[in-house]
Amino acid sequence: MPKSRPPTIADVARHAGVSIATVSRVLNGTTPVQAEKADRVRLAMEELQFVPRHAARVLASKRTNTIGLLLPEISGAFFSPMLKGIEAAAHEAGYDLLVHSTQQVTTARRRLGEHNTDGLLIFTNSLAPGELYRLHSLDFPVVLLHQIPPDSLDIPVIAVENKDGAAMLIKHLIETHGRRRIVYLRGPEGHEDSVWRERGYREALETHAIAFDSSLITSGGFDDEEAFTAIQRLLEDGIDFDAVFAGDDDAAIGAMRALKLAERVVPQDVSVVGFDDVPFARYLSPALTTVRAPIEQVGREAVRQLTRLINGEQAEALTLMRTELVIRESCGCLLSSLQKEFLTRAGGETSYNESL
Amino acid sequence: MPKSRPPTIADVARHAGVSIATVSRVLNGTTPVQAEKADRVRLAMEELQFVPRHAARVLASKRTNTIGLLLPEISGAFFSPMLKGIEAAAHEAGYDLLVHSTQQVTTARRRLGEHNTDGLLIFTNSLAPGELYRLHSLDFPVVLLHQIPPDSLDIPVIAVENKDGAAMLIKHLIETHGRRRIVYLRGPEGHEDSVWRERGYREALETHAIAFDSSLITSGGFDDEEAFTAIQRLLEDGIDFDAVFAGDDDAAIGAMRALKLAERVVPQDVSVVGFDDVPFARYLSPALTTVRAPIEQVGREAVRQLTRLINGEQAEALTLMRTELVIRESCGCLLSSLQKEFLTRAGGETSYNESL
DNA sequence: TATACTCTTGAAAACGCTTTCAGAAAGCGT
DNA sequence: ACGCTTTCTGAAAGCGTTTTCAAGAGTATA
Repeated sequence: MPKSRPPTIADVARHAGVSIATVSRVLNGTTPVQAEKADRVRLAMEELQFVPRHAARVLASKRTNTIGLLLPEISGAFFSPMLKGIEAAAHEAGYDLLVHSTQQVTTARRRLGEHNTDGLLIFTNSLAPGELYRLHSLDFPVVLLHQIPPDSLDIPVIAVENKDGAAMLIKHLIETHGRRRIVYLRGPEGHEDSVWRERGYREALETHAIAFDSSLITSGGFDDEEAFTAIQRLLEDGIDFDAVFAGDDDAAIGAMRALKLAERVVPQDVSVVGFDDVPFARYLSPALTTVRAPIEQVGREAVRQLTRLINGEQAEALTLMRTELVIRESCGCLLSSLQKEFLTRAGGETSYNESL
Repeated sequence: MPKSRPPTIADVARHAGVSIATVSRVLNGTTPVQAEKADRVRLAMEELQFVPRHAARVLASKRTNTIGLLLPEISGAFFSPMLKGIEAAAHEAGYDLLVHSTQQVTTARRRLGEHNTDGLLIFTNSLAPGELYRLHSLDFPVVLLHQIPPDSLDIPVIAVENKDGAAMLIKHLIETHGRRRIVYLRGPEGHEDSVWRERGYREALETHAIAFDSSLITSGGFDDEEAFTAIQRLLEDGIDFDAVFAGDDDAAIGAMRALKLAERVVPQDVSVVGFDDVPFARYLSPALTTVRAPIEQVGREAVRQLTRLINGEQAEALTLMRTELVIRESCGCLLSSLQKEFLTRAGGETSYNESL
C-alpha cells in the first residue's frame, strides 16, 4: 500500500465504478442519480473514509460556506453570548465561522474578505473605513453590528435599542428613586452604542425638565478600570451626584468599586445602573439594575441578515433589537429579604426601605 | 469594461509584464526575484487591488494556514479568556481560526479536519473518540485542552495543575479556617479537570487525617444552576458541612446563592471556594476565594504546541500550567473594611472576626 | 415505427494558485 | 575566452472539486 494519500473523489469514483461527476452529484444532491448507483457511491465514500477537500470545492464552486467575524477585541462579558449566537446561527445556516480580532497590529495580516469568506460580520469599529468601502464597492456581503455605516453606505446594521433602553433606565431613576443628578459614564470614543445611550439619557432628563449638566458626563470606556478611575475623579473633584448610569455593565462594576472605596453606599447614597445585563450582573451585590440587551439574539439576527445578503436577497437596512429594563437592587429597588441583611449598614444607620 | 471579475494572479502578471510564477514568488517570497521586477509586480498588485484567493493557494500548496477550535459550548466566564489567548497566538503564528461548537447535533455537519485546517485544538470532550482516532491515525496535528487522550494516544495535552490547585485550596480551608466537612461539587461527568481536582481534594484531606466522606461529594456540573440545586439538596438532606469547594467559579456562584437562600452566611457559617478565577470572581460578595488558572495562557500554549506539530516538530506531551491560590473573602479571609459592613448580620448576631 | 422528450451519465473544461523543471543570464576562476 | 556555478525566470503540470455539455437510454406521443 504505497498510496497513503487521503482519498479523492477520483478514488471514490473508481471504487464505485462511476464517474467523478456522479460522485460529486451524490455529494451535493444537485442532480438526481440512480438510487443503486448512489448507494454504491455512498458505500465507497464510507469505506475509503472520504472527506471532500474544502479548498477544492471552494475553488470550483466559488462559495466558501464560511462567514467571517471581525471584532476589536475578545474580552468583556459581552463577547461570549454574542459569539454564541453567531456561531449557532452560522452553524444552522451551514456556514463555518472564521474569527479575527483586530486588537493587534493588522499590518501584513492575511485579511478577511472576498477571498476567504462569503460574507463578513463586523463588530463596532474593527475595520478600517477604507476596507469597508472597498468591500461595499465589490458588493461583498457585509453586516455591521452596533455600528452605523459611514457616509450612510447601504450596509445592514444590527444594534439594540440603546436610546429607549437608556431612557427607560433614567426615567426609572428619576421617577421611582427621585434621582436628579445622574452621572453618565460614556463608552469609548466613537462608539455608536454610547452615543445613542447618551441621547436616551438626555431625552429622559428633558422629559422631566432636568437641565443637562455636562459636568456629570465623563468617559468610562466600557471597562471596569476606566470607570473606576472616572468615578474617583468625580469624587475628588467634589462633583455632586446621586446616581451613576454606567455605559455598560463592566463599567458599572468599576463604578460600584469606586463608590464602595469612597464609602458611598449603593444604592442608598448613590444608585448605579448599567447596560447589557451580562450574566454576572445579577450576582453583584447589590445586584445590578440594568437594561437587558438581547446579545445572543443580536448575533443570530446578524447572521440571518448576512445570509440573506449572501443569497442575493434583500436585507433589513436597520434591525434594532428590543431592550428590556431589568430592575434589581443597585437602583434602590427590590431588596429580597435574604439580601437585605447584607445591605443594612454596619453602624446602624438608616436601613433601606424597600421601594416596591 | 466587461471584465469585472476580481483580478487573478494572471492579470497581475500581464500588468507587470512577467510570468505568473514570478508573481507567485514575490507574493510568497519563496525565491529571490530581481528587485526591479518585484517592484513592478507589487505595483501591479496594488493597482489592481489584487487579493490572492485563499482556496486556490490551499489547493495548490496543501497548507490551509488555518487552525480549528472545537469546543462543547460557548458559554461560561471561562470561555472568553481562553478564546482570546488562542486567537492572539494563532494570529501571531500566522494562522486563521475556525471555531466550531459541538453543543448542537453534529450530524451532517461539515466537520473540522484535514480537509479544511492544518491542525485542531480540541477542548474537553467536544469530539467523538472515533474521530479522534481517525485524526490520530492520519498523523493529523491535534492538541487537547483540559482532556487526557483516550487509551493514552500520544496526543499533546494542555491543562492546568488541577490537583495542586485543589490541594492548596483545601489545605487553606483546613489549616486557616479549621474546616473539616468540606463539600466537593464535582464537575460534569467525565470531565478531566474535575477528576484531578477531586484527587487534590482527597490528597489534602489525607494529609490532615480527615476521613473522606462520600456523602460530601455531589455533582455541581460547572454550572451555577446545577450547583444551586446540588447545595439545596444537601441542605434538605440535612448533610452537615462547613465549606464548599465548588468545581469551578460558576458553580461557586450557584452554591453561594443556595446558601444565602437558606440563610447560611458565607463565609461565617460556610466557606465557599471556586476554581479558575474568572473575571467576576473578585466582584462577588463576598469576593470569591479561588485558584487562578491561567486560562489565556493555556490557550496560547495550546496554539504553540499545535504549531510545532504542524511544522513537524516534537511537541510537549503534557503541559501543566501552574495554578495560584487567590485568597479573597469567601473562605473567611481578608475582609476589607469597606465590605465588612455588608457582611455583618442583620440581627446583630456575631459579627465576623477578621482572621488575618 | 419513427419523433420528441425526459432522465441519467461521463468527458472535459474550468477554478486560481504553487511548484517543479529546465533553460537563460550573469558572475567567476583560470 | 572557456567552462562552471549561481541566480533568476517562464512554461506547464498539477491540486481536487464543480459544472457545463453532449450523448445514451428509456418513455411517451403520434
